[in-house]
Amino acid sequence: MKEIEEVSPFTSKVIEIISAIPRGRVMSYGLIAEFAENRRGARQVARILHTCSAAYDLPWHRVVNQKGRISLKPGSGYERQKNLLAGEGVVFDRSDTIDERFFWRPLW
DNA sequence: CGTGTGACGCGGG
DNA sequence: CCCCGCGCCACAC
Repeated sequence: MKEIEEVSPFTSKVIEIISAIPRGRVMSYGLIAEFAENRRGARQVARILHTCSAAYDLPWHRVVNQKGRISLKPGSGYERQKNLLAGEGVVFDRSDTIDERFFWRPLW
């Protein structure tokens, strides 16, 4: 028998929001936390992403930091995330930053 | 219990 | 634009 994982309301909202990010668009950890009604929860969003991406099949690569840069370090995911985003048409400028226009906001 | 640790964010220099 | 410091907060030990 498989146990059903209990997730907090915040976690379930975060999962719902991330799942809704369209192809070719991105959201920041902080923005996701804000829409999930926990403005201070950016770091929690990061942790949720780290632990639930596989189980919930989340488009984890569509989440970057507020500056529009990938937070993963080279050698541990950075290249993979960048390739996935580039494959969806997301553009990185010379300083490895994604322009504001690629950011997406839920319609509520 | 206290202490350290980030897939963060923001303001300053 | 880069680099720091500080605030934040769930979690591992």
